[in-house]
Amino acid sequence: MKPVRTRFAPSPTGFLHVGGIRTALFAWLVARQAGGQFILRFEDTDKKREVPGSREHLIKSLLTLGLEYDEGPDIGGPLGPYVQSERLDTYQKWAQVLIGSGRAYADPYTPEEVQAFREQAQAEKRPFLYRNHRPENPPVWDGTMPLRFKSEPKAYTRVDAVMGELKTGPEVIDDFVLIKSDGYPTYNFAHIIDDHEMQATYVIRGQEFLASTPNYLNLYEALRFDSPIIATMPHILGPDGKKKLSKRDGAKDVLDYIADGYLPEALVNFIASLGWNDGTEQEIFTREELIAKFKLERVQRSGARFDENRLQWMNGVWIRSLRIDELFERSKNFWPETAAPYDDTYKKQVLALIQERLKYFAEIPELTRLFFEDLPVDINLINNNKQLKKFEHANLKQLLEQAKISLEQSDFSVEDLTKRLNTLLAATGQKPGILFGLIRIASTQAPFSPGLAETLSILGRETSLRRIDATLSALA
RNA sequence: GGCCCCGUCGUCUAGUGGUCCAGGACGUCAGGUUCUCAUCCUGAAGAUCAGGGGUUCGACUCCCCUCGGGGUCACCA
Repeated sequence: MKPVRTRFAPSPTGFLHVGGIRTALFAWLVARQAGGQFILRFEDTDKKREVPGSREHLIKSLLTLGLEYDEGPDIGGPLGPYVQSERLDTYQKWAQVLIGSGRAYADPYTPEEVQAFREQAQAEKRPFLYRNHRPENPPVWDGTMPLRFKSEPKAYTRVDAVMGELKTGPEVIDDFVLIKSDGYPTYNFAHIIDDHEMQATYVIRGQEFLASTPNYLNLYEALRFDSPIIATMPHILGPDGKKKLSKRDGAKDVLDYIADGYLPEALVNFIASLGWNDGTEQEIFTREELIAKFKLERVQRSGARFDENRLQWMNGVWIRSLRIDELFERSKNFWPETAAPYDDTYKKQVLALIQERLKYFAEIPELTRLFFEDLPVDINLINNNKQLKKFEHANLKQLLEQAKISLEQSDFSVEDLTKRLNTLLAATGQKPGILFGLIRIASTQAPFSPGLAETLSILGRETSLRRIDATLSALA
């Protein structure tokens, strides 16, 4: 029994969006579940498309989500290098093997000629098959022209770990390019060599490769390689539910979600739940639970739409599950500038108060402003309030003054404040909606805030009374 | 156009011939929790299981056709 080895093999052409990271996550889960290895490999055989900085970005994305790899470009490993552009001699070696066995040949046509064949096929509404133009006496391959695979078209019935049984006829098999005229291998060739050399037991990748898989099977045979287990993931769809999620349609970088204050565990949970569930009604899964319960066979065969609402809910669930110290550590970079003078103890108290209404950390400044600065008195908060608008300002002022007198004698502990507020309720004969609403608006000047007693307690006597005074003057 | 994949509430999904006039979650709406926002709780609306034919005593589940969506047919991955 060979040890399980899975890999994630992105091309360094940009950032990783949710769709891409899901493939990585599933490969990682399969490896971790089996106690095997997860490998990172860069497929940089298209020099034109390479984006500077994307290698580091890809690595950071993986590590930020906790998808640690055991072998990879930066950390090495026994079967490296893990960058395709550094493995050119390996591809040459295997190319020669194929040439030797008569299964590869030089492509003598110019790109224009091949393009003409292609257009001809298109005009006839037929799929383009290079092998229909296979040269009778190809020249000796000197490396300046493309090297093509000499396929042996046949029907295949294969089992894909997520798609199930798949059947195709010989018409989908073609002589694809192995090595380009620039000396670099194509993805089609390089990944097969690498997966073999790196002893990958699973190939988990996106649906865009489904159609070319029979070609890969044909090449495995020509090379006498065993085929790894192949698992094809459906695409994650954009908000319109049609096209696959793509960068140009606004798919966000996973690191952007981190920057907005989404927790890695929530992101992982959410991404896994797009197209996978364990068959129970459980929605929230820890990393460990995912490792224990994940099954490729239970991955949905249809594409799933990315629903940011659901992500937000799930992130809220995860935020609420954190202990306050942990939450504080995780959200350290999200405090507003006005919070700078305040100490950690104060900030933690504030954080505890807003924890249950926090969906992602970027909301912290808006939710906590009132604890760090006096907001300008906005009389409209009173004038537009459903309950308070029915009262004359003079009456409200009188009520607020009465409240102030009581609050002045408070030690501002939550217990005492609660007691006084209740006493006030009885003494004034007002509904909580009116009395509490008035005090809340006066002391916060915010459209919404945490509970009254808790808020006043944290604000403290001085700030609370100062704000109430400000409102009192405005009511004059 | 050929080939291939997919099609259950708005969304993510459960469901592998009868327990489903279809269950859960998000979202939405309504009510409750001494004020607002949120949390939490309760409830409601929401899916003729894409459509049509079969097979069967019985079909969301099996078969066929149609329609719809997607992928692929690169010296990109």
